Amino acid sequence: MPELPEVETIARTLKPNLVGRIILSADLHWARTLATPAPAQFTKRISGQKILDVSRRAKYLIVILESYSFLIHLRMSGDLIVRTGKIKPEKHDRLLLHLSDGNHLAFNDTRKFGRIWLTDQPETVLGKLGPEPLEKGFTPRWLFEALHSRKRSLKPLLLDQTFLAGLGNIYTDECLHLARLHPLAASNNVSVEQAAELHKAIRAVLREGIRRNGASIDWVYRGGGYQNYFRVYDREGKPCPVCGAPIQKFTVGQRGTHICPNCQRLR
DNA sequence: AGGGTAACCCGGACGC
DNA sequence: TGCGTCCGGGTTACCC
Repeated sequence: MPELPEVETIARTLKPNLVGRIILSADLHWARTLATPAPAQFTKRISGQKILDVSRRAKYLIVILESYSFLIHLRMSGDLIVRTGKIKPEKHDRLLLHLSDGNHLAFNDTRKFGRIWLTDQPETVLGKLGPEPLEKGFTPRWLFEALHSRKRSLKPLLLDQTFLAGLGNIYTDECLHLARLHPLAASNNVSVEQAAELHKAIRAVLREGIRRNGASIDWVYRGGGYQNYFRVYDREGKPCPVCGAPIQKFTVGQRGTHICPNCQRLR
């Protein structure tokens, strides 16, 4: 499933389709899919509301209605699909929004990992997120100082969405390899030069992910081709693209972690 | 503050 | 073929 780049792509793709008003909402598997509010109140609250805009913050899609917003997190198995004409729910559809122009927006999520919030206070969900790595405020200087304001291993810190928003497990491994940094290196030991390398690597990896429409690492999602260009992720035992040493896999904070033991040295 | 761990979820991969 | 087990993605909760 895609991480951040795909979310951006989907938002862009959906936007022209999401016109008109929500005329009816059908809820499926409600308790697992939507955090708030209760189902009985839901249709009443959003029925007739116009979709004003679709945007993105970190890994969250934001569908702005007149007086509420949907916050949608696809996690790894979630998908948003626009269907046309007379339809009935398909397997793994968790939520269907019926729109006044005849389109239907389906939230389909095989593994029920996705989450949707309907809220008039998006900040309660989005408020604690760190900066966007592709926006102006994310500079080498900021990164250096942020790394030194904490005392953590690099990988768990990069995965922390309150530190920096948008990197998932795959892209973190790719970034660290490109920057030649070990996932367990202490954040406060990174030099100015290394922070600049990491900054450059984060942007390069995310941009390439976007360009290739994300990675199809699971049968659930088959869109992007970035998996064909992984440097280390899911390449245990295969040669490092830089030096040829076999890629090693181990666990960091419960996450599968891939490095080149030659390029990414600890200390 | 940082880390470690469990939980959520389920289809696919793997071993027998 | 069938069954059991493990896996993994992102996030939160909770404990030390």
